[in-house]
Amino acid sequence: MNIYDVSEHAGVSIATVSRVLNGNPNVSEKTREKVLKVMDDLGYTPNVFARGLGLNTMQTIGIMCSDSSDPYLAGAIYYLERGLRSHNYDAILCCTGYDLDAKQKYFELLRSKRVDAIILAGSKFVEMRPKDNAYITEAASELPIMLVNGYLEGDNIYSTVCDDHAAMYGAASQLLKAGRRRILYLYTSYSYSGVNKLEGYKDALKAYGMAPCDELIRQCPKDISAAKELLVSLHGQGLEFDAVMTSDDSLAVGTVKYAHASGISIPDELNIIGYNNSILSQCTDPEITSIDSKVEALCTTTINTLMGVFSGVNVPSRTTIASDLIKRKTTNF
Amino acid sequence: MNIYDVSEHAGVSIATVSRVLNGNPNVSEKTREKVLKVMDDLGYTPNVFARGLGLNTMQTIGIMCSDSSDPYLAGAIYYLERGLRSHNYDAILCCTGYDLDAKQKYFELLRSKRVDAIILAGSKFVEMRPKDNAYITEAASELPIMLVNGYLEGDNIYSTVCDDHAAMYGAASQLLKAGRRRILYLYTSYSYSGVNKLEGYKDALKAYGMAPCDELIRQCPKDISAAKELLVSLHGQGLEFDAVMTSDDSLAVGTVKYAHASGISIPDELNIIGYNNSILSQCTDPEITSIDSKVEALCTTTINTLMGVFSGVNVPSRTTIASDLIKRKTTNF
DNA sequence: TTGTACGCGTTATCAA
DNA sequence: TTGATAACGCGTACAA
Repeated sequence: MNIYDVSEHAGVSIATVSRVLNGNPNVSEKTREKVLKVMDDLGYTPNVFARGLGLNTMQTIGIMCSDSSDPYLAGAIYYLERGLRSHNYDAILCCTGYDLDAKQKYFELLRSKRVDAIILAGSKFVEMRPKDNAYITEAASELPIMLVNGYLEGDNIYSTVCDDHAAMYGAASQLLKAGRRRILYLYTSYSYSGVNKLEGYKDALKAYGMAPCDELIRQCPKDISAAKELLVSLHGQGLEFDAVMTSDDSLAVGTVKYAHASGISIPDELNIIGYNNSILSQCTDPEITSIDSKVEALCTTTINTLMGVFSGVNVPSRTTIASDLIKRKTTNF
Repeated sequence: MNIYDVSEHAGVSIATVSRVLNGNPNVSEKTREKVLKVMDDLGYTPNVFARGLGLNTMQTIGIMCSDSSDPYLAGAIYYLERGLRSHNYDAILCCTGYDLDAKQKYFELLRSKRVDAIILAGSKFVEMRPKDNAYITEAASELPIMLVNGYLEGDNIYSTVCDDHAAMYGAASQLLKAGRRRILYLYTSYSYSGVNKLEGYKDALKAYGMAPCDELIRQCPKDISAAKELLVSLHGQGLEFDAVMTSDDSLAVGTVKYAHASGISIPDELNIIGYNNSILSQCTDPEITSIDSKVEALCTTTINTLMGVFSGVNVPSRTTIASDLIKRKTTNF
């Protein structure tokens, strides 16, 4: 069942069938109807491979993410896919894990599939050393690269980021204003957004005339019980803190559990602020105050930017979106 | 940059280049090396569209799910994508929502993309009325349809399901054995797995000589606070229950919050059992006993079955996987 | 072991 | 407004 069959049955040439197919106006209404009827009768569907070969595109975008089951990324993928589909693009998903070699391998794989663009979802795709990002900047000469919540400078590379620095700065400032003086910061990694969050935290302290101190800045795996255990251990060592901020809600959940286990009252003795405003922040008692990183806005902006790139419109290479602090019951300001 | 360029530079025919490309043994070692070197020098990558046109496949599988940000489905998508990629297949993701028309529309869309198979992830794709599933059974004559945690009878349709009935039956039986007599069941929908869970619950009661009673079987939106509010209201109306089982962990989280809000002690006064063993079940204090529906096993089995179908091996049209009860702190048996 | 020639199903150019 | 025909880049009989 192909365009020849249709043309034969309709008594026209394949060129006319193709024109009907693509809404070309240079077809008489009579012919158009005749062809459409034949298509319908025969149940004809154009072959996307042949079309792809001719046009050198299959309207497909590659989405890379480290782990699509992470609540934050799962949300991002959802919004990205819906956005792409509303513009008639397909999404090829690719979960890479965290290893640089693997990320690079999958990136090349997607390129070899001739996707029209690659979206890197999450802040785990920008490495500290510039040479480790060369594979991205080089590829950008051939197809647009979109970063969701990550920033990389380069031609044909577009970043949409959440203002993590401002978010952390603002939230930490509110804690300080409310009288908290020993704010422990728990982070998972030194990714693009990880660094920004940390700097926001530090800058808030400095603006308040306080020096950030290393013992209050701790790295921790992105895991509820790891966070809990770490805090229990720090508490046991005599470390004092009256507030905890985290780079991810899961660590904040761990903090709540630590407080429960240690008989520490929230928010009186301990304030907690999570990050991402994910469903996790609504699971605990008390519910967790969390910074909303605006995944949906991030993703729709990314898609809009990409469509702008495709249509040759001038688009910003970097868009920043403001985050919100969602106040719940682990803070009392 | 195509196969002709390579053949020219290497001084061989395109047939030979193609043979090298596809690992055909009928090429002298010398020629092979020469061709490979040219490919490398020229940075040649075969055009997947052209290949797809000739072979009528692009090694791509469509994955449909209602909502990829749901923790359970997000996990499923992760395992499915990884499994497919390990077999050199790409995954096109398609989030459909819950509307039948939309599901049907996207299904046809994927078919028109000529994917090699369609995976329906989650139990939301099998409708009660057989005629509403006709679009699936009919399509199955042209490509394999894989159901993850849903069952549909038909040629070329393969289902991998978790034994929800047995899981609910077993868990409810343990509650009964532990002395619980008023087990409230909270469910979200009458999907394939939803019905099985409900029957498992009822059958456990019957096996214990008790009649299931309607006032203890309640429908509730899949939402933490909706579950909490519902229980607060039922409690207010004087409904008595000493255990709650739910069809999803989110409802179990809501149940924990209800108990906290109402000063009811867990597990002494109230036992709670969730479903899916998702991260949500580890967020609360106490952590929630939950039925592990074995997403990973479900997904890898689905992929293995699909690969079996592709290679013409005889595979079961239905595979059942046993679930586990993960005991945590909301039960005391 | 290697090469020639055709088919795959479109889109697009050009002529009618 | 329509039609003939050449790309698009690959796989693969079949021939050599």
